[in-house]
Amino acid sequence: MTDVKSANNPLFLREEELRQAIELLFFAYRDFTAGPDQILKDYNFGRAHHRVIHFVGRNEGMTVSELLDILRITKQSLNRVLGNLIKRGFIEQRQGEEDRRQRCLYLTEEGRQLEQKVSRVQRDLVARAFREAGGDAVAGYRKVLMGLIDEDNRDTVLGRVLKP
Amino acid sequence: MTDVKSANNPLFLREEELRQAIELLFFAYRDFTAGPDQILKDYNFGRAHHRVIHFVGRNEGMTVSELLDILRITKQSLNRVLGNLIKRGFIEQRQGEEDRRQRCLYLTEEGRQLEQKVSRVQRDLVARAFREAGGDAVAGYRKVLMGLIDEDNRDTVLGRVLKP
DNA sequence: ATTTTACGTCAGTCATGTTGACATATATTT
DNA sequence: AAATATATGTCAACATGACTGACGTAAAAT
Repeated sequence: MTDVKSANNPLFLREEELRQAIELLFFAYRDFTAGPDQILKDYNFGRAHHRVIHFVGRNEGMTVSELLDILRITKQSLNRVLGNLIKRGFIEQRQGEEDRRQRCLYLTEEGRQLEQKVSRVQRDLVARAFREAGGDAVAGYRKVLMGLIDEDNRDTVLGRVLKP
Repeated sequence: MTDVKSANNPLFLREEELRQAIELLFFAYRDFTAGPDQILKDYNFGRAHHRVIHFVGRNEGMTVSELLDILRITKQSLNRVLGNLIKRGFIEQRQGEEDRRQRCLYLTEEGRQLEQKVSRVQRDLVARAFREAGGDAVAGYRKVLMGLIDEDNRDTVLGRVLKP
């Protein structure tokens, strides 16, 4: 941040720093998803299935609309993936009790096992990175990522993430 | 980290914390790519084109192999995207001087303009998040993301990211 | 002279996203 | 009670970006 170059041209390093941050996110995300992708291939599932299993596992009884809202995809896209997971017995639907139009989503026992298996890989990766980086770094990581989330629904999203 | 729950079950909070970190990355990445995606749609380009333009812009004269190595996709996949960008005049190839089998990649003037336009959105987003989070947080962000990068080629990747 | 490397290309497939139209059951509003 | 709105499902067509496998060509390395 204080450097010969930045003394001459204060914008230079800043831009370079931002570029690095962007690439870092790209590479980290790439490797972060590689583990789950690998496991899911054995089930003929993809990343889309993973996301569904993950969010349903974390929000048992959530409705289809809520899931659509999180994933930001069309219901047609979701339905192919979700239908698949239901047909193959990883997720089950129950009619909403208050509003019987709703379909509430739950993991089956099989679904829970898959969720655990896949998320373990990812959690182990993150855990190692956290351990190596230390507590302060983790706090910074969280702070920055929160800031990257779309301001317009940041509260909603963070509410969901930090939920419990 | 020190809490009623974690006193009873030290694994609980840890797992929850990791889960949050994972979702945070998911949401941040989603919103981080939304801006560029939006702009690129006007050109009938997608995220794949963006990545190519980004990395070629950052590594002028890089070869096709190097690009393949970064993106981790097949040459057939790359070729559709790359061929498209070349045909439409955003990227040009020149035969390697030392090794004339190589095709070295460069942005055209038009390509550079698009790269700037798209990356500005992303840089602005990251810049705001960095400013709001503060320098220490940024250091932590970098530390953690570096730790998420696949250990086996971490040095290679970081070498590229931190290159200049 | 042979083999390896860097790149390109044809052809087919799959996963995951999109739009648009329409159907059905249940809630809500008038 | 009738009309409207909402939650969900479904059919069909299409785009993007990944994949595999096979084959070709030019240049470099052995």
